[in-house]
Amino acid sequence: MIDGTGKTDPSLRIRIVFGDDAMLGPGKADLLERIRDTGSISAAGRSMAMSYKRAWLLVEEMNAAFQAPLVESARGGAKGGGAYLTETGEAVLSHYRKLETIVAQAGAAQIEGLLSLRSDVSSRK
Amino acid sequence: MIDGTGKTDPSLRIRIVFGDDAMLGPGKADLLERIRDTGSISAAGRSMAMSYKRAWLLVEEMNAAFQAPLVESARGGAKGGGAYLTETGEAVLSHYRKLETIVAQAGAAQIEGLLSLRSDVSSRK
DNA sequence: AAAGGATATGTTCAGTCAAACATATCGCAA
DNA sequence: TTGCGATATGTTTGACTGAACATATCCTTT
Repeated sequence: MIDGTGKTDPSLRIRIVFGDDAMLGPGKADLLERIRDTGSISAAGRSMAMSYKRAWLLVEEMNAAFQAPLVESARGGAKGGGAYLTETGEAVLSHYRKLETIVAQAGAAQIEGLLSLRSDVSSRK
Repeated sequence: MIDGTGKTDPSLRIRIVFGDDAMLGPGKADLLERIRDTGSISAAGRSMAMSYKRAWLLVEEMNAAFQAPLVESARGGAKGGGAYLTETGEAVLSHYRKLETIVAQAGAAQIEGLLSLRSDVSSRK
């Protein structure tokens, strides 16, 4: 647990792999969500202990992976600039979150079956 | 795509994360399956372009992550040695594969929703 | 007893990837 | 017109990872 968010990492992580190297996983989804909440790429990055450079890079990747950019940003202005999710960005985030919940529910039995075979039972939440 | 198996990489990859650093994903599941099929860690590794060292390391991790080892092995003998899946190993592999299919089906709609927003439509299968 | 094939491990080396550091630009507000 | 805060990128450094290389051990077969 590196980040100070106290967020309990889900036992099941899903990643959608597109064609060649583009993919969408928990990291980018979280970043997307935080950009929506903070209105800033750098603030979003800070909130998850991620450098602006890296956050911006991930945004660039995501924007390139879809037909329309997920995040649009502006420089300068009153507060220096900012960023927000486009319609496409909102849709992608929404789909991913819904996929997470659906998948977690549908796979609950198998996951439980795997966890019951695990060691270190004391650390189970 | 590095391996010569011609296996189509699934668009949805799932990974179960246990407590601290132990986790189970597509790589270890494949390795497990190939060990079961070949009866050998080294043969399994070779079949997926993985060094014996690495394959053995992954096996060790898996064995440590569960209450009972998933793979048992023997040195020497007629064919030099070999390895096979234990009951626990079979169970883990079975659970993981079933989880994959269940999850793929349950999430189909959301995945389709995401893919429809993707660029590079020509590469869709 | 010598060979062979696979398990079992240690060590070294190179490539990759993220962190860190460094600027540059933008546009409003004071 | 100067400052601020955020976007936008380039460069360098360091850590981690896997590849490659090197042995050692085991036990059946010949």
